[in-house]
Amino acid sequence: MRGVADDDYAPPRRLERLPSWLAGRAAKEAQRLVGEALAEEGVRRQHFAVLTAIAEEGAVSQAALGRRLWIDRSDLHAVLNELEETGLVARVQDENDRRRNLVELTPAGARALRRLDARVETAQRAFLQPLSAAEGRELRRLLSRLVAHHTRRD
Amino acid sequence: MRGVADDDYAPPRRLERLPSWLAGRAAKEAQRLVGEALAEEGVRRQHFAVLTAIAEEGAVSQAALGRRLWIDRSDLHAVLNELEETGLVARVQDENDRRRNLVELTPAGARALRRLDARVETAQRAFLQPLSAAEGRELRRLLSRLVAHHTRRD
DNA sequence: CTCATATCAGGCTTACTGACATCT
DNA sequence: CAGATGTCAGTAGGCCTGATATGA
Repeated sequence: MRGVADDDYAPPRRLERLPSWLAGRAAKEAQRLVGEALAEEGVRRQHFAVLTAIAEEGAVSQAALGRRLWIDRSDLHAVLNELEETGLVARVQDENDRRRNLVELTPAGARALRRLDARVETAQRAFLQPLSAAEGRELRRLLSRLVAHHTRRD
Repeated sequence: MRGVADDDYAPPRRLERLPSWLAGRAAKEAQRLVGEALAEEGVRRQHFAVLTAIAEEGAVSQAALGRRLWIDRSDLHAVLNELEETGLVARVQDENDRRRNLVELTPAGARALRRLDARVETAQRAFLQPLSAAEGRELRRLLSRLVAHHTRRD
């Protein structure tokens, strides 16, 4: 008959109208771009998030990290194991609260983060490419409002 | 010490600035809302997408369905099995091309879709609640542009 | 021969749930 | 005691890769 035309990939209009569907598709694409950029340095998105958080706040407990990053403490445990094995972070016992591990960035972790940051920025530009600068800012503003709203009242 | 304050959930600023992070968080929330709404009728998001596509286009082959919905053919197979078991869709052999199954909506499927549609619409409103109507339209416009751009050149 | 289709088996990442021992 | 923390086991959905048999 005929091959696979472009039209074959057009989603149903009812779905295309749904903000939830659009957000899902856009987010998937963004995470693919970021994920591929990070993979070139051998890490995943959650690793990058953890490194960023520690760089910004200094040593923090695992539980606090998980809350800030919305990563389950169970999954965070595995991510930290990997980061510790590759020498990017270190866990040290909190003397004031012996339940806690304080997670801190190693020098190698700080160096890796600089490289990762650059790659992630490039991925952002690729993601927003079809939009003007003003539209990109507007998108960020609208998404921030949504995220803030749905975060407060968990 | 102290309990878990609201502030504990504030993500690192560097992440909060990233469109990809914001899109991911927003999409996750949207899909949670939609997913919970659909779960009340015993289906998942992919089931809803399949029903919507068939309702809009009539009977289609499985491969065409998968392309339109960006659902992997492997997963689609499982989804169709479930929809067929619950009697919402039917697979019939295509007489013109005996490789193909044409998937069509049953009367029960059409009824279920009407209920699901209403629930999904409610979820959309909950998702966009913090935005004005104009802002909601703008968000949809921007997301559509992104999705269209990243879809064309797969 | 090639290509598409439907099917089947499996892997991987993310998200989440429940349980547990330890400590505040 | 209740509550927080870190750890561990297991489940499930979504995404993806291969391999195969059938037919256009």
